[in-house]
Amino acid sequence: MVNYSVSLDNTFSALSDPTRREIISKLTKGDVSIMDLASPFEMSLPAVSKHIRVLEKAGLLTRKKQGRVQYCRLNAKPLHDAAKWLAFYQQFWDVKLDSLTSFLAENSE
Amino acid sequence: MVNYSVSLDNTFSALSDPTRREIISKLTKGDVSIMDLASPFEMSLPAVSKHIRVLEKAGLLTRKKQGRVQYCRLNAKPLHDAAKWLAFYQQFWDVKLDSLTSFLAENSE
DNA sequence: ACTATACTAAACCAAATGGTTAACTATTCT
DNA sequence: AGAATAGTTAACCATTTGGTTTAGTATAGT
Repeated sequence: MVNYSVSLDNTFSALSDPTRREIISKLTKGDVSIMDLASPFEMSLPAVSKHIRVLEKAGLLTRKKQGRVQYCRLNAKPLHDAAKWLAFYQQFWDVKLDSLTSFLAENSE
Repeated sequence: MVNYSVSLDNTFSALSDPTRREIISKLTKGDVSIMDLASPFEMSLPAVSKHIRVLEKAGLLTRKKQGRVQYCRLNAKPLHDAAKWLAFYQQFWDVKLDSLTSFLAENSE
């Protein structure tokens, strides 16, 4: 059983590395083997293996072993949680638009 | 002039620490001095000062000096960028709901 | 002029991060 | 049985991170 109750700390930390974000991106095409995940990167296989481990511990992917091949699958739940945290701040990046809207509302008589 | 063209790396990395997320949360109430930001935390003032520096380098806040007091202001733009990155993956955390929807659509004749 | 306030800077430390190479294990192919 | 494939593990390294304490600077109050 895998621990999915991971924290925002782990999620944001996992997302802070471009290699890991690219791995996540690749997993949108479906299940991908570790070899196929690793091949486009310049770094060594153990390095990619470590990144996958980080993503796994952050609950962002799961593995399934078939023979000697391990397939990784995206689990987007932590991404949802991160998005929910960010969504609260939408009111602050919308501020400029909001003030334009209210300006127009007040002056459109 | 401050460099606002910061990366997702910096944004997600800044967000991975709970102290920094709490600082961001406090800044939603308006401009806050560094002393007022620091007082609720157990850690030393220099520690908080470092966190604020990290947030500043990530473009998440700006400072304004008034006398000996420095006021911090939230800049939510990087949060928006992070949210946009995450938004793409919405289709994957919505998958279960989607498959329920399509199941119902296919069987509601 | 002195003292308190609101910080920053510097030096230090332990732990975590992101990479390497070399060696190992498990499975599959010939 | 032997060789190739698909990885993981371990040992190592340099850098970054998150904290500390001590000292310094700039402003404000008395």
